[in-house]
Amino acid sequence: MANNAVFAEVASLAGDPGRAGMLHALMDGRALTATELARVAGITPQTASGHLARLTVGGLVAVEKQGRHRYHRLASPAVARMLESIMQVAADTAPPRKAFVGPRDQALRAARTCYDHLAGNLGVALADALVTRGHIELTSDAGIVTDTGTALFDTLGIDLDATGKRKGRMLCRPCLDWSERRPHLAGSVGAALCKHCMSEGWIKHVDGSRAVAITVKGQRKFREVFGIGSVG
Amino acid sequence: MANNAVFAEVASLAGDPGRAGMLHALMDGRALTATELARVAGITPQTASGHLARLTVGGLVAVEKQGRHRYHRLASPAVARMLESIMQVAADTAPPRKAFVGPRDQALRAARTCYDHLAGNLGVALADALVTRGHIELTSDAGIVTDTGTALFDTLGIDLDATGKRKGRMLCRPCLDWSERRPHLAGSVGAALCKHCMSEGWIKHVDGSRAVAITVKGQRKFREVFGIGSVG
DNA sequence: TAGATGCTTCGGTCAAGGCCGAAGCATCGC
DNA sequence: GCGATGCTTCGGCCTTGACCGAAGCATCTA
Repeated sequence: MANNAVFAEVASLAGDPGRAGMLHALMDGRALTATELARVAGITPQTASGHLARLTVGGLVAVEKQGRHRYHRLASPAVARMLESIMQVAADTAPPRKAFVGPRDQALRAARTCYDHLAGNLGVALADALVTRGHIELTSDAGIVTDTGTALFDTLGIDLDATGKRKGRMLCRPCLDWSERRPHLAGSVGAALCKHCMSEGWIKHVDGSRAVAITVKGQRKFREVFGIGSVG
Repeated sequence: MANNAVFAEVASLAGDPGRAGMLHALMDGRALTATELARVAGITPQTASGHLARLTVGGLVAVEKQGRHRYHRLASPAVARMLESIMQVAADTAPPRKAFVGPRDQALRAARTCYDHLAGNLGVALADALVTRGHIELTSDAGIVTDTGTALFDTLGIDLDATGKRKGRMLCRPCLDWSERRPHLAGSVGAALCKHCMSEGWIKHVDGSRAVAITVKGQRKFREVFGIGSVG
C-alpha cells in the first residue's frame, strides 16, 4: 500500500532530533527564519537548510520569501494537531523527570502558546475557570460554549463568529496539556481567546520561544474577568 | 531540552515503513500476534520482533502474553489519535493517486474501523445522516448529540452513559477521514455506535484487516434507521 | 559597485539502524 | 518425553541519512 509509505515518511520527518527541535519552535504559530531555527535546534544553518527543504517538500512546513529572508511556518493546523498529539504520547512515555527543570522549561510550563491557543499552567487555569463558572462544558472529546459563555465573550469583544463558521451552538475542542496533563481550551474558541489576550496586551511572547509572559495588565484582567490569581 | 528527544523518538518509532505497517494494522483496535503483524508489514518474524520490542519500550504498543502467543495492541487511545493525525497530514501531502487503487484499498475506503469507531465511506455516510437528521451537530472542532439524537440512541439500545462520563449534554468528537476528506464520528459516541453495529451483526471485520463488510442485515438496518442506501 | 548577510548546494565522512539467516528459548499438543 | 510452533537473540551485511566545511548564489546596505 503506497499510502503506508507516505505515512512513514511524514512520521520520520518529525522523528529526527534536529527537525523535531525546529518543528517544536514553530509550534507557537509564528514564522521563523532558517537561521533562527538552526539556532534553537542546535545545528548549523546549512544542516537546517537541508532539513527545512525536506520538511517543505514533505508538506509539514510552508515557506514564504521576504527579501533575503525566508520565513518558515507550519503548513497547516493539521500539522500542528499532529505535533500536539505526538507530544501527548511523548509526555505519557516520558520518564518521571521531577528534578532538572531548567528555567526555560519552567517558563514553558507556566504559560505558552500551542500553535494558536494557550497552554501550560495559564491555559489550564483559564479552561478551569471557564468550566467552573459555567461558561463552557468540556469532556475529553469535545466542548461547548454555553449561553453565559457566549455572553461573556461578547462583552469582552471576542468575535467567535469570525473564527469558526458559527451555526447555532458554538463548539470547541479540548487539548490535553502535556505539562499539566489536564485539558486546556483549543479549537477556534481557544484561538480567539488567545488572540484577544495577545492583542489586548495581557500576555506577550518571551524572546523567541513559545513561552509567554503575563503582563501586569494581564494579571489584573485575569483576576477580574476569570478570577485567576497568580499563575506560573 | 530532554523532552525534545522523547518527541523525536516517538515520531521516529512511527517513521519506519515496517513499524508503520504494523501500527496501521493495529489501528483497528484489536490485538495481533507478532507473526500476523510481520505478515501484514511484509517483513520476517525476527525483524518484526525487534520492531515490536522497540515499540513496546517506546510506549506505543502494549503486549499481553497468552500461552505461546503474544498479543500486541496500541498502548492507549492517545496513540491511536496520534496515528490518526499523522494519517491526516499524510493524506494532505499524498499525491493525487487517482489510478491504482487496489481491491484491498477499495475495501478500506468503503468501510473500516479507525481504532474504536467507523470510518470510510460508511463512517462518513453515517455522520452525514445523523447531521442532516438533526441528531448531532458537528464542526471541525467538536460535536454534540442533540435531544433527538439522544432519544434515537436510547431506542437503539446504545448506552452512551457507559462509555463517557455523561453530564448533562453529550459531546462527541469529529475525526477527519483520510479517504473521504470529510468528518466522521469519533470519540465515545462514535465508539459506542461502532460497538453497537458490530455486536448487532450489522458489520463484521474482513479477514485480518481494518476493513469491515456490511452484512445483509446491516444493509437493511442502515437503510431503515439512518436512511443510508448502498454504501461502498 | 563593493561588502555584508541570509541561505543553499556540494562533497565527503561517519554512525545509526534496518534487514535477514541461523540458532536458542519457551510453550503447546500428543 | 518429543516434535512442532511462536517468538526472540545474535552476528554480519549494507543502505540511509545526519552532519559539517567550503564554496556559491541572492539580496540588502552603503
